[in-house]
Amino acid sequence: MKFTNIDGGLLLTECKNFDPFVSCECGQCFRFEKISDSEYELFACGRRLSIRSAENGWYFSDIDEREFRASFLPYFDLDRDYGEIIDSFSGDAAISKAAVSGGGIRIFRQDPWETIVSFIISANNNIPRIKKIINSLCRLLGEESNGFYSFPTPEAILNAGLDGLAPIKAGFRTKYIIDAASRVVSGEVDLDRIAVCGYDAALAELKRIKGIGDKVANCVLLFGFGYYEAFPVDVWVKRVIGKYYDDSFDPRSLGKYAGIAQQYLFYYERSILGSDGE
DNA sequence: GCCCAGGGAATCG
DNA sequence: CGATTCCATGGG
Repeated sequence: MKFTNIDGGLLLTECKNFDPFVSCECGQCFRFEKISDSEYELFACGRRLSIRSAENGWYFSDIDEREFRASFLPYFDLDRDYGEIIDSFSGDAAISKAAVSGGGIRIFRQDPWETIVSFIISANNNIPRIKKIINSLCRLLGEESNGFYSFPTPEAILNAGLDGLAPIKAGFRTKYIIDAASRVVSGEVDLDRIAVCGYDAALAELKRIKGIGDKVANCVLLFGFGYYEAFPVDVWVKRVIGKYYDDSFDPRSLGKYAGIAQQYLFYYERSILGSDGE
């Protein structure tokens, strides 16, 4: 991993198993925009980040190495050796095959509260519309600073109420978002504790929120809390499991990085059948 | 009009 | 327990 400051931005080279574009498109995060085949915008770590593909790496504009190391290096999980993790799955034909196309995926370390609300919205929904709802939520209740809208706090959402949230058109999910906000504000659900209490307890804690079942909880644990053993099973993963495994399949057999394997499988299965608006 | 979308709650038997 | 059914909304 090598950093070069250029033109007020930062060039990252010699970084294996990292493709921010694929990482955005693999369904783990929703606040990004594809500008062109060579440029994406990502809204994370409290700011807008422009990412361009470069000769031998990636160029991030308007950021220096110090800020990148403090925010996006942990966000992109760049200190972890994903090559080693992929190797550890060499005995599994399906995951190894999926990791060929998805080998650039990194699990983004997203904000826990934002992840909770985002994946409540994801229920029985499609990715373009999930993005649209989250965007309007941020524009409605987030705070603006030079073009970036922060993700609304639980308090702001609670304060808006059912009627206040109507413009985002989240449908039946709106009441679940409010339930989540109210439990977080009251302290009944403690995000700091979820972060440290271990996978099983964290799963049970999250599922107390209405609108959070097994699948959504596992997404939140994987993308928002760094529980890499979390293995969300949605329609796509169910499909790919049906193809490559038998009924005795148990994600726990995949070990502590099962969630990363799940992302490879999800991205692989979904990129085969195309799907949403590209 | 019908079906589906990174599901989950409520309500059955 | 497992299996229906309903939930809002938009796109294909």
